[in-house]
Amino acid sequence: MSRVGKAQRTRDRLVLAAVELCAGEGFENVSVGRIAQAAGVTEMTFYRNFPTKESVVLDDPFDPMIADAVAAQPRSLPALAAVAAGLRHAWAGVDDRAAETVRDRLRVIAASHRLRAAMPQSTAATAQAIADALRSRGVTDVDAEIAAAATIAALTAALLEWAQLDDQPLGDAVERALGILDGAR
Amino acid sequence: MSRVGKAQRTRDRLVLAAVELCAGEGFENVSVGRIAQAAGVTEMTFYRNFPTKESVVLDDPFDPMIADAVAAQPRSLPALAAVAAGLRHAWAGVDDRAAETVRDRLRVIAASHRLRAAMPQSTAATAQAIADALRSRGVTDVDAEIAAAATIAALTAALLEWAQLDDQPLGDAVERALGILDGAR
DNA sequence: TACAAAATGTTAGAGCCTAACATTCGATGT
DNA sequence: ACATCGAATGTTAGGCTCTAACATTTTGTA
Repeated sequence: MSRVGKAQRTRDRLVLAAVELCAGEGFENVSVGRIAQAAGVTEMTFYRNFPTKESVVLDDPFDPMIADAVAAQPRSLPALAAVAAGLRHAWAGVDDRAAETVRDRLRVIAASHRLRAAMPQSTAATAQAIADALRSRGVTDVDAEIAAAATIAALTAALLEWAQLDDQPLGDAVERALGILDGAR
Repeated sequence: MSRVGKAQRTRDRLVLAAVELCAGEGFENVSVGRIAQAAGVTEMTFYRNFPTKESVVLDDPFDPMIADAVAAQPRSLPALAAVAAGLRHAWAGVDDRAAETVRDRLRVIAASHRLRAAMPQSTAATAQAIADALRSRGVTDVDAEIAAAATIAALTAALLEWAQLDDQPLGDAVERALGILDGAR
């Protein structure tokens, strides 16, 4: 009796198979059928676990974590400082082992046109949380949306660059993105 | 003897039919076959003019214009000021008639999950031009990518918001995005 | 063991997109 | 006007993504 359900294990096998296959052959050259087969299930089961082919690679367990961390910052902080603090805190909690997994996924994403284009969709929840954090500190609706979008875009760009390098601390990528937004001219 | 070729007219009819149909029924509920039929051609002809279903709505004639305007700014300007000036100059050249068309397209985009997610792909050229402009003014490679991504994201978010409103000058949306980036600390 | 729920499989089909080949249309020179 | 050559479009065929409805197996638990 395993502590995780059967569904969770199937899900994990699908992600593992997908990243492995795509790292070798590229996302567009690997069909859902092959990913499912490599994971020992049917194409149908794949789509019961992931809404789209992209999502098996894009789905990031850390995104909601980031959203929570940003939302949890004290109300006393200025708007953008709260966002920065939340991002730093969230990424500080990612250990080296997990960072390696993140990097594998980001490399597959960076190599695929379609996946890069689909990234905003997967970070929508984080963007929403950032926008909320800004709004609750007095930033107007529209400005909050714009600032949140810019923050996420900077973070995404920094992480994609980071994934291409070796032996670079994950924190550096985050700091670089925050530095740009913080007034890097 | 029309001044534009037959292919260009077919292309225009496809865009017109696509925006019209999608405005009424939503992007996901309109098939490529129906768009083609409404334009009086075959599905095959659609794909000879546009690489994907998304591109018929996303394809923006102003994107390269913006890229040129940013690249054309004098080298003497500071990096981010050059980007801002380029963006202002480009959008100032869009007349009311054209702005209306832009808005129709943006409304269709704003209403569709898939189209919003696919936007970065369509603005890649503009992002590249902005990154180049920054690089040629001494910003390092990675920082240029990040700043460009943030700029485009802010601009896109502002334009999508603008499209939802009525009788708002297009310039206001641009100014709002630039304002965020210009004093974001 | 027996049962209910969860997980997976099967089948069918619409829609996106590509490739190879055939056909029609349109601009150009005479 | 006419012929011609290339551009534009149509036809057919097929693989891939994704959904829906229904059947089957597996799992956890009484």
